[in-house]
Amino acid sequence: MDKRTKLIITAKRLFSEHGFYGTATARIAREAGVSNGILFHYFPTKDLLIKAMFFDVKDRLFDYSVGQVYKGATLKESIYTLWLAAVEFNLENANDFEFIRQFETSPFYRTETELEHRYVQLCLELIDKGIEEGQFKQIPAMLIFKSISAQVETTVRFLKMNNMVLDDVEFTHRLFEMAWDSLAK
Amino acid sequence: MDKRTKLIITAKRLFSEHGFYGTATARIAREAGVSNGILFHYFPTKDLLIKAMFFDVKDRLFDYSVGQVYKGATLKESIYTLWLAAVEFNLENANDFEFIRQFETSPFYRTETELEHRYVQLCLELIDKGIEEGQFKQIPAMLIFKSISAQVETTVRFLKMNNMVLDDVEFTHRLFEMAWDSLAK
Amino acid sequence: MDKRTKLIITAKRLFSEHGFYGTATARIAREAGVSNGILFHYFPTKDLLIKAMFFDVKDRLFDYSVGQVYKGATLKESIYTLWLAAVEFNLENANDFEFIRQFETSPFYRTETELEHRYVQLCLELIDKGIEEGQFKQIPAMLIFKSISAQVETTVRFLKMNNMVLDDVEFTHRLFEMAWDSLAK
Amino acid sequence: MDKRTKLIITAKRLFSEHGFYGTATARIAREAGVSNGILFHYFPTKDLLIKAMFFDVKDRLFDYSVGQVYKGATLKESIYTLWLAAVEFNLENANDFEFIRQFETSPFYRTETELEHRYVQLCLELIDKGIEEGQFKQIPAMLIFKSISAQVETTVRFLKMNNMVLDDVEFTHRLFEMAWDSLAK
DNA sequence: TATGAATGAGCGTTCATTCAT
DNA sequence: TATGAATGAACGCTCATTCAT
Repeated sequence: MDKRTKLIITAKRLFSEHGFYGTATARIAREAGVSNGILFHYFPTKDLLIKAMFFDVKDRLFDYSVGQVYKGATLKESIYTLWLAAVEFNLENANDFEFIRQFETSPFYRTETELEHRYVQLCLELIDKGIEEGQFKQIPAMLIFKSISAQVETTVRFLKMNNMVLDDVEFTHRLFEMAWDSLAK
Repeated sequence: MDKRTKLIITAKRLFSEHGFYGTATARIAREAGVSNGILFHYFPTKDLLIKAMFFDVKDRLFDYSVGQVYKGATLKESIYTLWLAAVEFNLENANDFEFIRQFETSPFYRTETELEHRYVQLCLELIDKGIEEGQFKQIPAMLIFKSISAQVETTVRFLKMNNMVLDDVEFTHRLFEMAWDSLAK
Repeated sequence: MDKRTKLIITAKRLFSEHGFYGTATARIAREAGVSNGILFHYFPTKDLLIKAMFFDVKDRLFDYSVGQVYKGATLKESIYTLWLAAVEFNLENANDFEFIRQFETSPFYRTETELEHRYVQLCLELIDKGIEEGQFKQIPAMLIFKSISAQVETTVRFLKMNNMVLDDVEFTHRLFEMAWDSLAK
Repeated sequence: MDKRTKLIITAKRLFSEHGFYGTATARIAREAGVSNGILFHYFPTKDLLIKAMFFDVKDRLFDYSVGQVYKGATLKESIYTLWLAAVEFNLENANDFEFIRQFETSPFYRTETELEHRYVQLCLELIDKGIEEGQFKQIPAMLIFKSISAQVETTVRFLKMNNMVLDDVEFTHRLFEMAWDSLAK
């Protein structure tokens, strides 16, 4: 594995365990098995490392979930697929989940940053379509997106807190309906 | 105003602007107009200052909202009252809002901490009643509470992002229905 | 007990356990059960507190030991009495012992300080007489005094380290002979 | 000279002049002509710096004195050589002398620490032999060692106090006899 | 690319001392 | 005498970042 990747993986683990400010760059390098200085070759500042990691997570979430939405699906089916994929991804990648939670409440986070990402754009397009077709409440698309995201986060947090996995289809559906009902007309 | 209060208010403002780690204790004291050392007279460590502030906010939210719930109200009315009070409180107290968001994604936060607070207990009792009476979905009360809280947060964040206030009753209702629908049967 | 005495006793215990710099004045006051400020009423600075304690110990050592030297005693008997009294005093007053040890290696200690004390003067007179009478080696009296003092300290430290007391007269004598031999002709 | 050595030398001078607690780490670095931070690169804490210095002094004392003891020497000659070497070393290295005095009355010092050092072991072996051969009094070897050490310290302190050096062989011998007599049968 | 020693500003905290009451 | 809140300089230590190699 190349050093840049080693750094990202190690940083994510440490950030998720100890937070951005509880994790010294020197420690990231040490636990990644590389030298102190090389971190700043790949990421000129700690802030840029953090931002690079944000896009890394969003990219992987995009790759993981978008392929699962099939063409002929209904709107609800598509949203369900994306919702489920997001929950699964966060459950399986605990460090990514924690990292994103922290990132979004940190001063690094700017809304514009997120808007630019194709994952968000894909979701917004889907929601816009749903609003036009009258399937969703008359509420700004961005609010609906944020609301579902928040519910994904809440769900994941709850499942983790109780050491649960998504093996019960019945229960999974009920969780999704909760999110769906909040935005469907 | 006594120095302890000055410190709490100043700390909340600075924390909400620059984060816990972006705010030096020396700066809090300076901007509060008190000496460096007195901060540690009232709050032996920075961590304890942060935790004390958490309970300060929860106390004030409790005082603000609980009085508004009147006796004869239906369950939905009570939940609406609490939901609205929470949104209003967070809109009116921007620093408290930002502070709590940061606190809950920080290592200071422990779920048990929150459970002990009477505000949370009050909400859980109400939700439990709703579940027993069959008005809510068959989902753990804590998950419902967390879900509504997340939606309150999302709502507040959205309103602030768009410089909106809750003066349009129609729109306010629509926002609440979104939360309500997600948990009502 | 008056507050001044309480402070001295508490300070001695804390100094002997944690050292001068490991003991905050605020802690001395707290554990003595008096207010923070009153300490500085009796002892304007921490340094003066420490110096006052030094004289307190020397005074008590003087009172304890001098009375035991009887008039008609030979030089060796008198020295033995003083030596034994010093060892006993230090064994019985562990805090005083530790305090003095620290004091004498600290920047507070000035030789002149000690010279002024009647206990030291008494000892020096005795030694001077021994030198004049030819019972002691031709070595400066102050050196002899310091040498015996060092051996008292070493003896006490050794007895404490091995949890011993001076109940074996035979052994006690052997210890004293060690000191005596080092200075007798 | 490398920075680690510069730090040790400067620290020893400052500690001997102003004590451990009267010497700020920042000052050590400044006067050593290195940066503040590098001190903690070599010595993670001030305590470890102090402990490292203790072993540095003991090592140098060992190197200085042991080579002077020649094979065929009698016990008394060997002890004399070590005694003289120790006195000389302490006279010539005033900062080492002061440092050790402070260290041994500080909370850093633990008896076990010292026992492990080869210098101490060498001395104890010699004393043990003297006891077996009946040349020394029937007193624990460790007590004899501590006693001689205390007399070395007393002697050095006395010589320094009076601005004397060991140029008078006659006087030097008399000083040694004082120590020797205290332990010889 | 890569190392790791080196920098130095900054931080949380301590504590002797002062002062209003 | 007595209190204890208040002061503020100082300290040990951290850490993002730089730089010589």
